[in-house]
Amino acid sequence: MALDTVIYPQDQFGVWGYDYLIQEEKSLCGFLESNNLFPNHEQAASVHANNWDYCSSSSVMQNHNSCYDMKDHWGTISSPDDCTGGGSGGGGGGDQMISSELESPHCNMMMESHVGAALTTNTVASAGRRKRRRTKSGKNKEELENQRMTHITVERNRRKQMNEYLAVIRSLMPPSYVQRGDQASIIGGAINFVKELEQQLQTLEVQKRAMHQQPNSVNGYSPPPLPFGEFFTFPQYSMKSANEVSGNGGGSVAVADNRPLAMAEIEVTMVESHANLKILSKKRYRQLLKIVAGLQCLWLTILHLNVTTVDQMVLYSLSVKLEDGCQLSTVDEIADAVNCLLGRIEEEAL
Amino acid sequence: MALDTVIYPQDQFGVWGYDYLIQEEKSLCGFLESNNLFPNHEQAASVHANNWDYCSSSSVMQNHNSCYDMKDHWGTISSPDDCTGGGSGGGGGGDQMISSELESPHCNMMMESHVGAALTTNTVASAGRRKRRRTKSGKNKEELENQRMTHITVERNRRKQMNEYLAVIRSLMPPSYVQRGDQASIIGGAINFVKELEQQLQTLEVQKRAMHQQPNSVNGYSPPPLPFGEFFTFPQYSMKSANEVSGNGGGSVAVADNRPLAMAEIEVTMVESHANLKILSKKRYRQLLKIVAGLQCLWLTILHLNVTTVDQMVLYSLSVKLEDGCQLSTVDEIADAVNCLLGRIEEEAL
DNA sequence: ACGAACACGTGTATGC
DNA sequence: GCATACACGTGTTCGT
Repeated sequence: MALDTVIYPQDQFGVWGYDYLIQEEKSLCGFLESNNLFPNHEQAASVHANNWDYCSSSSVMQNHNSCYDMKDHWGTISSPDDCTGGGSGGGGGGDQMISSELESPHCNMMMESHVGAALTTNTVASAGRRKRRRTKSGKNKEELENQRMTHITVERNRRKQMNEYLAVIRSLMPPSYVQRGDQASIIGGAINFVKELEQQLQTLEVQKRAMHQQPNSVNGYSPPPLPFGEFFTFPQYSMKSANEVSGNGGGSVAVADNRPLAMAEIEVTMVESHANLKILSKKRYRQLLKIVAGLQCLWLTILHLNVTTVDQMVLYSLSVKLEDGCQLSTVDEIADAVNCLLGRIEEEAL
Repeated sequence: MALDTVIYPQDQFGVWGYDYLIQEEKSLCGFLESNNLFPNHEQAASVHANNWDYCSSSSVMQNHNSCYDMKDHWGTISSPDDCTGGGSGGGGGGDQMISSELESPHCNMMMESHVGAALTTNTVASAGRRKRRRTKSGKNKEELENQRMTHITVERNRRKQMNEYLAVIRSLMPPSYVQRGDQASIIGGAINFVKELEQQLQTLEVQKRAMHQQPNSVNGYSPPPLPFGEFFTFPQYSMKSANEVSGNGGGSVAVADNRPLAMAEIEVTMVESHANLKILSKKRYRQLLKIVAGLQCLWLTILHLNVTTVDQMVLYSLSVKLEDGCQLSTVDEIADAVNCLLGRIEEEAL
């Protein structure tokens, strides 16, 4: 039923996750052991099976506890009586339950424990004072019980998802990073792994740059929260002076000045017929598409392009080749052209 | 003190991990030995004060804790002593707690709720017999209470550690990977990030290699039929697919026969709503432009894009986000769409 | 009100 | 035993 169906749309890691299966296998064992207690558990298990492993493959899943919990619970639904009132008490209604125990010695059990899960339901729960609630709670009772179940299910899914992600990320790194299978260590290992990867990346880039003599555009997004701080050295256009553009969310900037307004942080460097462009602008609708098209119109062929999105800002760093028919010859001309292009994009995006 | 110190030995991120050292100085000081020595829980309570504030430095916060925190929440205060007896009930000794509650009206609160799921056993509740256990339990009671507290503390530390790791790994990636602060999404984002980093690494290495071998480009990368031979692992589409379908063990390539002609080497991987595309095709007129446009039409937003040109081949490696209206949901569907898109581009380029 | 996400204390399995 | 780690159901809190 709807309750247990999984909410998370995405999951789906398909391929990986094999190690996770191991875990489940274990639980399977547990499940089997406990079986004998429940003659009919199998159907319950099968029923729940679909919803719990939403993501496909896995099959067995979950431990026995949950299985029979559910079963019990569902079984009990038929007779919802009052017991829930006492047991579910949980949140705001905690008081009620307390009182109940005070007065009625036999109502005791609930407490117990367990109320927990579904069992509490069957425990009788005393009658006492709460009758006035009766009227209202009578309807709410199962209502409430229902939403408790959804709560449980949701929570269960959350955990499951978590584990799947962990399994995935674990499968992505070399096992040396995970020594203990512990889930904290997994993400601890992931931390190391990421750091290692970034370091390697940096190394390679430096090598390449050294090799190439000329600074290149391909640097990945860097870890610092504001990666773009040192990214520009001498931009032809800078937002610093013209903050209002981004500030007010872009009014009519069109052709206000004879001196064109900076649409973005733009820096162009050139060597022979190759140019490097760095453009930091805010996200605009279809901007990338239009930039690519616009550059092509300017007889600039894109050799290398890197797009990095951070929040509402996008950093395009690209290296282009000035084709034979290109009218532009200096960095300033190119910067002007790009700024103008961005201006048109802004206009059209309004 | 020992109780709260963090137990996890592994953390230690070696070289990089300097930041963690800050958090709890994991005193190796014999945690085990000392803890059970506690005569009574009050010390324990004081102890807990420090460890509970998980968020770094800070100190005090949550003082009310101790075992009676529950009480505080619910406002149902009562003399703490007896309630502990009841509350601890937990594990095997669940019975005790039951009895205690029966007798002492004011100790009420704890009860409930949690006791956890499994204890079905006690539900029975009958009152009678449990008191004589006293003699034995009398000693064990606080003993047991004590170790319950350590359990709680340990568990609390576990969670805390988890969160710290999550915070760390989150701080390592660009915020675009974490849209929701949700802890599942964090590690989901980490998955994407790791994949992206690896991809970039591969790209750079390939570039470097190509750069090195520039002179003899003809047979330079000829050993593999395709220049970026090792770049793809399980491509949905492959240029050599005609004969080699079986070659790449591919569960995913299964339906290769009735599948449209491969326009390029295409590999799609997916996590949540993020997909990584690798496309290796020959250069075609305006191809990049059309790819960008085409993806936008498919409700795929380009988050990261990397273009590498080698000779007459181009490698696009991009990470895209599936927007809400996107019809595509599986890697195969995306691969199909991309292949189809390339087909149209090829047509138009003729 | 309602849902989504967490923190909590507990039960329980696994390893020494 | 006892330490560790996970799953569970629940309470609570925070956006909407």
